[in-house]
Amino acid sequence: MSSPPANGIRSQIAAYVIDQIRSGAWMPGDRLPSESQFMATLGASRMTVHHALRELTAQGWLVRRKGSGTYVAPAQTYASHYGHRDIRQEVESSDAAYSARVVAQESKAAGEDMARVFGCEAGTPLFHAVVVHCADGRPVELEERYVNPQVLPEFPALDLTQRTLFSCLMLSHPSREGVETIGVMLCNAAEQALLECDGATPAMEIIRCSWTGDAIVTHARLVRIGAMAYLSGDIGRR
Amino acid sequence: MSSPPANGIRSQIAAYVIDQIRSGAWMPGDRLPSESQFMATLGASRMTVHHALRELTAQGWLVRRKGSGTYVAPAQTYASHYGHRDIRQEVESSDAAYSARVVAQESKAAGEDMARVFGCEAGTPLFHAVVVHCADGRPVELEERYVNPQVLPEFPALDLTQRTLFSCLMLSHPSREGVETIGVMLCNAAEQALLECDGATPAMEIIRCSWTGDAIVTHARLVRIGAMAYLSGDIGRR
DNA sequence: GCAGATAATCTGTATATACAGGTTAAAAGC
DNA sequence: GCTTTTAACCTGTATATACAGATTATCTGC
Repeated sequence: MSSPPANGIRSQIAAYVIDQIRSGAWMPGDRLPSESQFMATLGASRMTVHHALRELTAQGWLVRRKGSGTYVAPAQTYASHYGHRDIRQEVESSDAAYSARVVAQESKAAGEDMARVFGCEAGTPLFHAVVVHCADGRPVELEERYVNPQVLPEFPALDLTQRTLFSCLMLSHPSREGVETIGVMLCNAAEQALLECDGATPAMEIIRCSWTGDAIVTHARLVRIGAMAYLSGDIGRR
Repeated sequence: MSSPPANGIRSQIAAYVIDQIRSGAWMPGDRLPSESQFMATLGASRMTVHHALRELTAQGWLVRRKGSGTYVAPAQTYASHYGHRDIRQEVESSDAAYSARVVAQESKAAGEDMARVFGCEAGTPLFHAVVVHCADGRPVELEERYVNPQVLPEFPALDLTQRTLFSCLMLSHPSREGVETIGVMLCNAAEQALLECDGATPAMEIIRCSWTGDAIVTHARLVRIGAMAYLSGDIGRR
């Protein structure tokens, strides 16, 4: 998409850099080789390298600092177009005390739906967590998440009351793509019990699936109620 | 934001082009002067012009076609990060028949809230519309919108059953910025009557305010129910 | 009048040079 | 050992040339 022709030295350099970032070889904040190093390695002139890197900077892949070097840009829109990121940060930014209750944290065989999502066979073990996030002790979000075991092998040892799965995945796989669906719903009995609400409480349902390159990283279903059941952000990139 | 330094010929060219687009002097699809013309007009070398235009292309402002010319890019993210655009198109894309009921289409004095939004004094006349959008005759979205009279003077004559205000505003002011808030809610009595639903139906509330340059274009409150009460889209720009 | 060949126009790419200016690490001085 | 100066390094900018390739309008010939 980014470079359909893919011919030309400049496009090749750009494609190479993007590949390195997509694969995770170069992480946000990492320093890239200098223009001179690229020049020597690839046999292209400095200006050609310069233009390639400059274009990637304009597209948001890189950050360049005069006198210092070229760096992989921090992942910004990793969670959503809207400002919601780590639920813990969201809760705490509203001057409420964050707490979490871990309902489940286990290895679970993929059902047919998750097998489709993760592109594996039904029965393949996936990591599975159910966490209730609370603000000042009151439940505000129910998180049910499946995680690819290969991308987060330390999953079983994580203390999910202290650190959200979201933040753990952000550290290990900061830049990834995904799809997100937002809807409204009413809670069923199980959800009512966990969120301590009744069946008339309107809730926001966020289903998010993200991946890096070709590996599905995680699939999450978030049910938000009360003050957390809204999203806000800028629209239009101009 | 785009060019804080603003010094340098290249930045000046870029700033000039962006200004022309922002102000509406150059509309999406319009053809820009050629590199040679810029060169002659601004006294810069062709490569300098070339790099400036190329950068704006990478940032999504322009589209360039070899052998043809440089054009203002079509506005893409004008409505939301998610795919929802014209409600009529959304309804029809789900193979349903679109219809609309115009509840109000008038000039209305700004209350204190809208005066704050539009940056005018309370009492200033604004265009005001309330429209119920239906899919196969069943209400799916309630739209209450205020429009700046200066940006859409033909408002009173519009047939809102045939053409949505959204599409009208898109034609006259295609590229604009804005803020959007999405939440969940339950309908009050008036909304229940218009949407033909009960008070237990969960609804999605979308409040959107957009502007061009420094003039507020429109403020809309959309209440969606049923199949329209969800949004879906890609996340992550990488 | 219409179709095809031709020329003009315009962007794409690669490369070269020259200098400006910020950053960083090494070297010199105390 | 610590501070200060210096030099090396790196990106930013502007400009020039040369050629490739696509598009569009013009001109020619039938």
